[in-house]
Amino acid sequence: MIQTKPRDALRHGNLKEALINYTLNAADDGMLADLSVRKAARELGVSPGAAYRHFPDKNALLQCVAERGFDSLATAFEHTVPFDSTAKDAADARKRFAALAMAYVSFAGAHRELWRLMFGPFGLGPSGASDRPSTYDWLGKCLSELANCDIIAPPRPEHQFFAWSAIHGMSDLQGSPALRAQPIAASVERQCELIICALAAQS
Amino acid sequence: MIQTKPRDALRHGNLKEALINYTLNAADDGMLADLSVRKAARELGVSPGAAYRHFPDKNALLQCVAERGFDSLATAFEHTVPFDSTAKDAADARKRFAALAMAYVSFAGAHRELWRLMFGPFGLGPSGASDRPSTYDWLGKCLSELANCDIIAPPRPEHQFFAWSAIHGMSDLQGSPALRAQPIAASVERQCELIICALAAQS
DNA sequence: GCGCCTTGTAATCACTGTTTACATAACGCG
DNA sequence: CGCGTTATGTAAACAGTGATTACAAGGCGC
Repeated sequence: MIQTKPRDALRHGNLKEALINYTLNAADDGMLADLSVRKAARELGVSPGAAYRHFPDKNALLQCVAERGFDSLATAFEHTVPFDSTAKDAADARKRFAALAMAYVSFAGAHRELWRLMFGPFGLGPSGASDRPSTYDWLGKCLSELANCDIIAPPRPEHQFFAWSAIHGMSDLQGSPALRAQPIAASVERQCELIICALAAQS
Repeated sequence: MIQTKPRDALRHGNLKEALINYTLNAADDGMLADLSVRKAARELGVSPGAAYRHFPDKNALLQCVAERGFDSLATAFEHTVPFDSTAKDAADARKRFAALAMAYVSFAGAHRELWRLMFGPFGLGPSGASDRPSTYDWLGKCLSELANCDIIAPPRPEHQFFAWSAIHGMSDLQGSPALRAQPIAASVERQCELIICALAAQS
């Protein structure tokens, strides 16, 4: 999808980025399992060995793609939850928390295979190893806001972990046969209220 | 580890089970990525093609192993949470709920790679496709017990999903760098209390 | 004993990840 | 401008893989 300025026919210009994008697209098409360095190179009109100028091995490519996943997630957060407002509006704080959760769950649902890569064996854990704020950081901001509105007590690490767990669990479990009837989008908000209830009871 | 009666040297006796056990052991050793049908066959003293008499392809073997995972999990539940008591003791109900969560989290932590297989792309979802009661079922029992003790309201599906999400999230996120200092075992109980708090507030 | 089905073997195919020795473009610098 | 160095690519090769095929031999019921 995303074309990265192939400034030259020979010397391909930007093979590294092309490989990453190819892999990202494969993941979005649910074809990650079938990914092969050779096929990727072939389809990019390049010899197999060329890929190894940019990645020491296949896993390095996958790991790099996983990092891109965390970058995308961070971008999704930025677009969804603007944090420039300093207003102490309770309804706003709740909405922002729900929006954060929704962004997380949506990303997991929309990029299932990339998601598994991000938290899989190459799993930077969810810190993302990125220079951008992680999910944990964003969550901290949201909870602090809720605390500022006196909806919950000032969040402690275990509370932050609790909220994260609940949201992460939803992300993983969505689409599971046991919940076939439940529309996730509508229920995320409801689940967020439950999380807030739990934290509110901890005064 | 687990030897399955090789009742014969020739005709190997029980190749299918041997392959499954080999794969289970590989998963517990964190070597699932390196699993190869050929190597497995070789190490079991059998030709590569023999394996394909028992599984149509490699994925079928992995899927079968994933099912074994759900079986093990069910067994863990049975050993940890005896449900023959009909006593309406509130403390007992809480303990059982915590024990269920602990069994879930422990299993995920002890069999990391098998866990990912179970919820991965071959992911029977968590229904397990088994004839034994699933996590969702066990969770339902626990919540009903809590309701019987008037600790929470009679659980609705979204509450069951909420509890499951929180527990599943913990399982996945444990060992993540962001929580490096937190000892999971000690905090599971605490998190369970938070879940109960949330459901208790829904009267 | 005689078929038949199950389970194994041996050989083979296309394909993969990865390394190597070799080419060639691009770029800095005198 | 020319020249050497570095970044990037090619071609060929190696070992190992998933999977299929034709064939053999053990075990079973009749």
